Amino acid sequence: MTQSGTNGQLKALVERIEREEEQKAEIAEGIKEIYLEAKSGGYDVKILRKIIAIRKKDPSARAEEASLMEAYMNELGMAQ
Amino acid sequence: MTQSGTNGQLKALVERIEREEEQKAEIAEGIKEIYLEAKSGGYDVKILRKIIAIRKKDPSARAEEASLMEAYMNELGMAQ
Amino acid sequence: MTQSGTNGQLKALVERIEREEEQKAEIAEGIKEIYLEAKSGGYDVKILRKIIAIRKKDPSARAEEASLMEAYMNELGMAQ
Amino acid sequence: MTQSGTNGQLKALVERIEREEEQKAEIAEGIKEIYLEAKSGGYDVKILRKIIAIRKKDPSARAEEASLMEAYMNELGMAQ
DNA sequence: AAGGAGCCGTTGCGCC
DNA sequence: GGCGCAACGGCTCCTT
Repeated sequence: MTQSGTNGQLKALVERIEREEEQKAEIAEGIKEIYLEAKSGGYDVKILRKIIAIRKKDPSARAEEASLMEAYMNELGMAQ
Repeated sequence: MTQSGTNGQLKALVERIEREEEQKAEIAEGIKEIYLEAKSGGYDVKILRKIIAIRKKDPSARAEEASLMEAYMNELGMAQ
Repeated sequence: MTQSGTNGQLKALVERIEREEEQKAEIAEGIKEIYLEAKSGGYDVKILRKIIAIRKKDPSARAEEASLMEAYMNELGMAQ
Repeated sequence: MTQSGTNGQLKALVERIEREEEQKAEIAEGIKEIYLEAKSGGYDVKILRKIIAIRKKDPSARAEEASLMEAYMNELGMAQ
């Protein structure tokens, strides 16, 4: 780590970060509302989140993972 | 929890969420870049994050907290 | 919240907590080692963690969850 | 990642992990009880947790961190 | 019922 | 390129 800046750029950096954080928080709020909407529509929010997460992964990675899961569960005598 | 919707609103909800998530990710990327910038300016990113966190709390809550911290540390014989 | 204790019980409480935390950390270390062992045996640690998590849930909850997942994925036209 | 083991060691590994996890959970339960005890004694649990966290860090690291915090807050015109 | 705090698992990053 | 650490997001419990 080098020397700390002394020319007052810190304040500018902090304010830029706070502005972006604010925007991020607004978006997050919007997302939360959509989940609430889904909930009123009868959807299970927790499962919905899992679905979203799955869709983020590329299909082959996902398939690989599912296949490993199944193999391990078999080896343990668990029902899938 | 009521019955699950069956009229295809699920797809719309999922896509709205994904769109918002995308935007959120872009903002997060921007924030990360500002931190990198700060780092090149010689600032300690970890400390910077703490500063940002502190500024999010309102001042009176912060003062109360600091005072309690001090009291407990005294009671434990710790240097502040 | 009532008044803060002043008769030095704080130190005793803190030390008891720290002792327990220490033990917890040792156990966590042991767990980590078992995962490493599993890894050397050719197992995928990430998947293994998921298996452990699944086993923690009771079977009916697990079945319910899986069935919902499948339903939603169908509704979205995703391959399972 | 190499080939998955096929000689049934998986079950043994899983059970060892679950046993250790169980012990860890018991300790965690004990810690929670001590915090409750502290709370009935009039201590603020959240602050108490911060104290414990601070004590985990070695003193010089802590001093360095505190000094940086102060410097940044000065540069931002914040009261400490 | 809603929000906050702690905990856990995951991911990304820097170090070695 | 593996390892450990720190930030992040999600889940749960508890409080209000």
